[in-house]
Amino acid sequence: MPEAPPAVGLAAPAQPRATLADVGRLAGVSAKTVSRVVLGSSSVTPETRDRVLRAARTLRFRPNHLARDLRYGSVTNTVAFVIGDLTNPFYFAVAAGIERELARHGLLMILASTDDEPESEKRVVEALLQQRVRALLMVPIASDQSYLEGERQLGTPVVCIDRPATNLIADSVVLANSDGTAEAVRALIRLGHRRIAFVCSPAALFTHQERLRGYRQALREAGVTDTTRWERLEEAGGASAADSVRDLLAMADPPTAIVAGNNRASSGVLHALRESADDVAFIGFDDFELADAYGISVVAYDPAELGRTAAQLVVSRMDDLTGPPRHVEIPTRLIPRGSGERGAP
Amino acid sequence: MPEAPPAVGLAAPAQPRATLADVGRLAGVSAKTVSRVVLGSSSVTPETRDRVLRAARTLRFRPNHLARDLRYGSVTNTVAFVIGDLTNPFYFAVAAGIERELARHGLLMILASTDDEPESEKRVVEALLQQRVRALLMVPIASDQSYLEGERQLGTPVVCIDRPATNLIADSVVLANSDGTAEAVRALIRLGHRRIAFVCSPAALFTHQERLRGYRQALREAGVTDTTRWERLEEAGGASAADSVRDLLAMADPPTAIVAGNNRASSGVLHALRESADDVAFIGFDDFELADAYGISVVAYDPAELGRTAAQLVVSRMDDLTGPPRHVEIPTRLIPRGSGERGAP
DNA sequence: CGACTGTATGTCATCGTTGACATTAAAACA
DNA sequence: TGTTTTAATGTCAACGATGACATACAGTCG
Repeated sequence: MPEAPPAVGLAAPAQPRATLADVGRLAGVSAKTVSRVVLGSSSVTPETRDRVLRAARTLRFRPNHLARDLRYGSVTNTVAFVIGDLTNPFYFAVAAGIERELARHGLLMILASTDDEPESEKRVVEALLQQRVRALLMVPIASDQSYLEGERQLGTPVVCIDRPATNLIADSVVLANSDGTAEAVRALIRLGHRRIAFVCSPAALFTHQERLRGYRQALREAGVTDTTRWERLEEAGGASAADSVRDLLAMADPPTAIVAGNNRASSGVLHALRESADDVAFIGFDDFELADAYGISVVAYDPAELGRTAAQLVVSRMDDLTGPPRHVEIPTRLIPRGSGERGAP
Repeated sequence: MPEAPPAVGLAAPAQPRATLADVGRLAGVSAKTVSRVVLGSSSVTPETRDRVLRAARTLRFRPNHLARDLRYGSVTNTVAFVIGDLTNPFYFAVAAGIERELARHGLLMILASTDDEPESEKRVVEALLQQRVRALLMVPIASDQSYLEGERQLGTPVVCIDRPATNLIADSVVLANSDGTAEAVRALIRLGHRRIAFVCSPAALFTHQERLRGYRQALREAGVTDTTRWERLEEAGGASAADSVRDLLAMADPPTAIVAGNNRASSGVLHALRESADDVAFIGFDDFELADAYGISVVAYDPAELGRTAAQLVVSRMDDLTGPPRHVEIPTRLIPRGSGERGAP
């Protein structure tokens, strides 16, 4: 039985793609000489170079990077970025930062998504590694990344973004989550607030917990120890952020301020607050479009910087695989725009 | 003179990467047999298969896709998406749609940016073609794409997004720009508005003009022929959308309604309107986060659908390069949320 | 003038994988 | 038992580019 061609069909091109040999034939030289011209290296007569370049132009020659990379030990100039949820604008901004930084080093970015399914993470990553990506940038979503340990030993740098890896030695870049919420809460406390709620939509466990930790710590500093009443951490399928807020406002002693744990929560909270007559202070985590126009105070940061930093880490790792893993924290800053500057009643 | 290795250095991996031959050696079979096992094809004894799989696992073998693709005529499973400005969330949503659709066909997406510099478009595209991308998706930004004609003839499908290509036969997917603004303007006219302004920040010429065309046409239908007084089309470096609005409101007969030509303009207009006491109706083009929370009416569409459609086009083109170019229009829809439903004074 | 230097070019092998074809051995059959 | 069939595996070449090495020829020098 003859073995089948690859599954995906492709209409045969009108003319075959030119190779070094084709160009050489037309220019009356060997493929190697053409290669020399293309690489711009060693000695070639100006006349020969001219003839070769003309032939290359005629045949629309383009060096085959696949072949070149294979020759060079299958080291490509492509870096993969694996995201969970592509529709989250946060990741896009991160991707933008990555792409820009990689481009400065002549590297390309492959974008792949796991569709927020932890089980597909390994599958997606494996597929990318078969493509011989030079390095791996990822937002870990599975509960374990130990499956990458072998690849790491084989020399593929791995940098985790937004959350650290689990059971894998890898560099990581995360936000100063805890400091971010702590700063927001402290600002509210300075304004006299004590009943401060924390609302967070389903978020990755790590960022979720870190932001909650900062919230609790800042309140503890102010002498408020029992914060659980004001915490609304929604699990998938639970109440929405908007419902949580309605619920909070209906309490006997409703919160005078609300901190949202991520942009999805902000959206829900703002929806609910606009329906209500109460004058509740609000600070969100994550900036969003027109937040300034509407005077919404937020804990912001630069997602592009997250990406850029991750890309820098990965590039430096390509040159030096040795040394302990590095963990970088991207600072956040509180942007006061009014909604978070209302004093306690 | 010995020729230099490629510019980018890479620390040598601790252990070399296993090949089919390595696995074969360990399993006591030839590389070809291992290949058969990996491809899951033709006849291999269960015992041999077992031995091979065990050896592969031991050596952490991973098929080298570079070599495979080279063998198969350098046809990769990677599609490139070239964007001008990565920081525009619009493109991200498009990219998300593309990635998702391509993944359904086992294809990967490389994302590359031209940083909104028309001159770099050709350079970026050429670099991608050397990577032997299977197809090209792009938001054209240069004033001419004829440099791709040769590549098209060589069998690389090209699909343009958001704007058609210039001097190149290629499929394209664009928004129903003209219909979108026309619908918005007609809605305002029905509410009694006649003095309707159109504000647009620097935008790509094509979408810009199309949206303006729809605006003019709808007004002409209502008998308003001289619209230039209400048109504020900003060139790069000119007045901001916010300034334009202040300017408009200072007129003797200020507009009673404003339509924004894109999301950047919306942002500027809303900033200016919030400062002013006037009760001006407003409809934006492009939806944005929390627009619903703030009751902003917009002409919306699904950017992901744009991407998905483009990906579908490109996939179908891979199977059949013949046939005339296809031009798909993604419909828009007016989402009334209040700001655009204020009657004329 | 012959040995030597250096420049321009060519030949060959290789990167890892897989079709085409060859070979081996066991099973099936006359 | 000898011949044919079939399954399992191996050998080889090729995809395109490029290092290592070889060759050819012009120019230089003692």
